[in-house]
Amino acid sequence: MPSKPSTPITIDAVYDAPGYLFRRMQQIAVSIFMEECKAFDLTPVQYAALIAIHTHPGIDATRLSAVIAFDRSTLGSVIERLQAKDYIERKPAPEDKRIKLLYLTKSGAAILREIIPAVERAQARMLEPLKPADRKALMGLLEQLVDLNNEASRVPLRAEDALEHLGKGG
Amino acid sequence: MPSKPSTPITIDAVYDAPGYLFRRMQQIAVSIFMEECKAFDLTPVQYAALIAIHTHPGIDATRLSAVIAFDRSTLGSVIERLQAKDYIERKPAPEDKRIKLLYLTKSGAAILREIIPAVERAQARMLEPLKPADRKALMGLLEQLVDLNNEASRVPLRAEDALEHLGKGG
DNA sequence: CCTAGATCGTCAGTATACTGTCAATCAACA
DNA sequence: TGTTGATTGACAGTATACTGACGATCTAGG
Repeated sequence: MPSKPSTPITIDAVYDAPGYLFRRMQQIAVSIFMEECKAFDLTPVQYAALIAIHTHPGIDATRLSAVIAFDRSTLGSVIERLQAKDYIERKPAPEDKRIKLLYLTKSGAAILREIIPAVERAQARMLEPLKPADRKALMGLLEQLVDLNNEASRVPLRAEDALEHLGKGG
Repeated sequence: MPSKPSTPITIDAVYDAPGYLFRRMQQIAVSIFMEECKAFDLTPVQYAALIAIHTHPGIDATRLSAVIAFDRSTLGSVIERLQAKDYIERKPAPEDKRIKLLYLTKSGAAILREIIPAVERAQARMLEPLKPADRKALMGLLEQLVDLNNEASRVPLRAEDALEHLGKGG
């Protein structure tokens, strides 16, 4: 394509935009996840929250939002729904009356074990149309890009390591 | 990685999942878009709808949803907001009382011209952390994947070509 | 002790997304 | 022509997302 003095407005201004592709791919990913996991009545977000609570028992909501990079406000209702389904429970923290500690219930631990094969099928299906080498290449580039753009997101990811010094000190 | 008899539940079950990376990247993309375009009070979805209406004057809502692959229900409120901002207008179709034809207003055409540089800055910023060759590689793979997964999404993309025979025949 | 600033969970408001449903309308066919 | 089936826009209900604000609470400094 020759360089153009001013951009002509075509529908390709949408189709070729990275942001549009990211949106489409996210919607496809959610669609596949829900299809594979429809027996479990669990959304991708709820699944991620359960995993994070499983690996960080007693975490509070704000730190949970940093660990999985989800919005703090949104997470409130996610937690509510998980609690309503009896997959998690909230206990007041004795040393800080503001926070509530999150724990998996027996039900929560059980459904997590059961849903994982379905989630893995879903994740595999998302990339299935690509050749194995291309899958690796795409995931590698995407991991890099997400990591390098971390601070550009509203809720930057703060991995476990970054939380060690915050609340677990005792 | 050696093959494991059963999957240990770690936080990497979230971080390494393609679906999680797609979600994060989408959120980062929206965040960058809104930052670059904050002077225009236009969301990514509203921008895409305006472009599509510009390139398909007189399109109806259902076909618009196919052209940009957005959910038909969601699009209803998007159109309402664009109309409230006086960027588009809806006219009843004389030959079919069910549908309403969508057109850009002068305001809509104007803001589209004005916002495009900001959108292009946003799109460039999303990929900026990668080397130019990697940007091309990532976009190429993602285009392939979205295209090959088209039917897996709730609202498959039906490009302009596929619409020619539907409503434009006169 | 007391106050200034930070943090926590929560809430209101807005904007996607998707499911399922509905009345109005149209198209096709007997 | 009359009925069946499909389509259109609209709506209700649920679930992310984000902004901005709030009271309750904690922490630091004086």
